[in-house]
Amino acid sequence: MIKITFPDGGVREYAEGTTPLQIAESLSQRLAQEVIVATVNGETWDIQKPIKEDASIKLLKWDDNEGKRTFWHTSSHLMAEALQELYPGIKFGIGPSIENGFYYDVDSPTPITEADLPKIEEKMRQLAANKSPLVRREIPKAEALETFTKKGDQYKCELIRDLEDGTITFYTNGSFTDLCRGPHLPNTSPIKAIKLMSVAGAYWRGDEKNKMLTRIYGITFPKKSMLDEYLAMLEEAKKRDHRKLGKELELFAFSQRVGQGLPLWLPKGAALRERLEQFLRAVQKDYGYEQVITPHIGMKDLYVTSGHYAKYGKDSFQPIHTPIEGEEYLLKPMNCPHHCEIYRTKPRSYKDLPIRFAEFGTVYRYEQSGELHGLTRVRGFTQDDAHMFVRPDQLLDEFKKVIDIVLYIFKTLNFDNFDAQISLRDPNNKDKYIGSDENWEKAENAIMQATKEKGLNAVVEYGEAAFYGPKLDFMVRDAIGRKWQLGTIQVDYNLPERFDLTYTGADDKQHRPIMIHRAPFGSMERFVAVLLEHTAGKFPLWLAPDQVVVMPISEKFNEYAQEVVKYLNSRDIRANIDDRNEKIGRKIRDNELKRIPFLLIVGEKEQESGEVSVRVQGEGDKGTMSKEAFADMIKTLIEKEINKAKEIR
RNA sequence: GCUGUUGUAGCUCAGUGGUAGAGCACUUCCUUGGUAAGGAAGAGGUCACGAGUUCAAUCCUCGUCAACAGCUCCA
Repeated sequence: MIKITFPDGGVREYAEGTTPLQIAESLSQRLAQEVIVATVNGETWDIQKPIKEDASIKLLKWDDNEGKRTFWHTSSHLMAEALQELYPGIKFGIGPSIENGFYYDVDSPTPITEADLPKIEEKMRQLAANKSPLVRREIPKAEALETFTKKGDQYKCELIRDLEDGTITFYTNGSFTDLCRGPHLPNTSPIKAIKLMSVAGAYWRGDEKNKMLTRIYGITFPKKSMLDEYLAMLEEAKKRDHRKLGKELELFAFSQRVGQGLPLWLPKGAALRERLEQFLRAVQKDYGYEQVITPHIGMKDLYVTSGHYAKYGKDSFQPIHTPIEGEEYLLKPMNCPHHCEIYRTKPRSYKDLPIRFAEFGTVYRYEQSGELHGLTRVRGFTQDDAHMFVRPDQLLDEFKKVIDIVLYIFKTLNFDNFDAQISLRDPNNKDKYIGSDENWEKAENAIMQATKEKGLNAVVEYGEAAFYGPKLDFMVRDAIGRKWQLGTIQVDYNLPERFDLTYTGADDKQHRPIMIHRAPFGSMERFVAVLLEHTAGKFPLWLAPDQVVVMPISEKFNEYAQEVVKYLNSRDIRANIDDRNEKIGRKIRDNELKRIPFLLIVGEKEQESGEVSVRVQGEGDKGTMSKEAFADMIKTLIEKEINKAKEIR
């Protein structure tokens, strides 16, 4: 007999070799039907794999992440089986589960396109209905290699060769056998709803130099209704796409003639952005930042000095030439070198530090064409940049203050779901970075400590640091779950050295300041994009390009409506009139779709009483009030919105 | 940059080897209407750009540019 411990602390005895499925059956029939996978002593475990010794066990269902992952992993094997039957000679790369579904990378003798997906889905349905069991086998490495060599599957051979010597696990479902650690569903029958989403190219092993394989993405569910729900959710998300909303709400546009990735801010978008800038400027002023302005270009040598030219020069906008032979300028790809030069304009004392230079600095980077994406990835953008020059004893405190600013901004704008990420060097690839190990360690420790002291729950990612220093990044997701970096705070010991920045200490000796780079929004472009998707275009009142539209019932009341608009404008409320020759229902509809926060209807009644009839966006009729009371209400609401996170400061 | 898909009116999209169509938006007129689309008429397109095949190309072929999805990249 073996002792099995459950998560609630309960212990039961079972015969040696009992499987998790049998354990589930012993508890309840329902659980036995729902259990997908188990963990045994923390290790994931097929539910039909015997347990031979005392163990603690967790039975996982669809609702557990591990359950979904197993379900999708098995689904990828099912898809592989279908592909193998439909495309003889097809070779397989890897086929893991992902956040939403799974994929398989394949090298097919005949091309596979989106048009082929229904056919593959159909085959998967047939095969799933066969209830093929997933059979686990362990085979010595040499034998495994031989099998796949015979099959001519060079990708699997490559994977096997990289594995440690010994036995290797294989799973077989129907005619398909795959190198795989598992775990898997016991058989394919729970896979009821299948949708293959798309086909795309992906480099073998993620390396640009390797052959590009065809990656087929899919998702499956135990119930058809769950698939329908998922697809409906995706449809909803598409409606929030900032590229669509940006066009509809007339915020920004692109022009082929201006160039790829170079956004044009339309009047409403520009006004929105300016409001965000003013907001941040005010916060920064309170924190002792000083605004500076630097040119859009700089001598090539500036970036050679900073190290950026060596690292990114080849992949950038190429140097601008002047009438003078050999003179070269670069479009400014970042603001730090310019700010370093501002620091150098006069001798600095330890008493002057921290020095904080802020600039809404527009920079240009030649991003790969395939990377451009709406406003989230562009070639010309404006960073809400600032650089702090601090003494070592000030580093931690200053870093924490920046975290405060980021949190304050996120809270004010209702970004509740963000991930903090500490981006460190890739320890196996240190030559990608400049600077001494000692300084990197100091910088990394400062970030870790500040993050800890601020109680931020941050994940650590290796290999994500900038080439000159580690970062604390704030990541948020867009409408369809793609992650974007917004705020970033970086510690840098390198640029002060490269620019030979110094300050005079109390000891009358020259010391190096430490630099902090930071951008709470990240860039104005990306921030507006993500804000658009978060709010679905329903901006907070204080940011909304138009706050109020006054809609006269008929032409007879245009004059009164105009009077209301004037009054509201005089109270600094952004109000317009909709005096089109249309019925009131039409005006309501159109202005609702434009996401105007407040609609005021004025007709005979209102004109006589000097009132306005108020509609709130998405909520409908709220009755009438005097225009003064309405203006007061708007003012109070805005006040509340802006001050909601004041306690952080 | 790579793989694949796409490019027709301001927007969303149909369509054809014989130089184009709808709905919405726009203009004008009628209507002066009370809480999510009132009615009528009109104007608007070198069918992304360039080359080729053809008697004839928006449609077929090639190239370029751009957009979309994914990969790679992201100071």
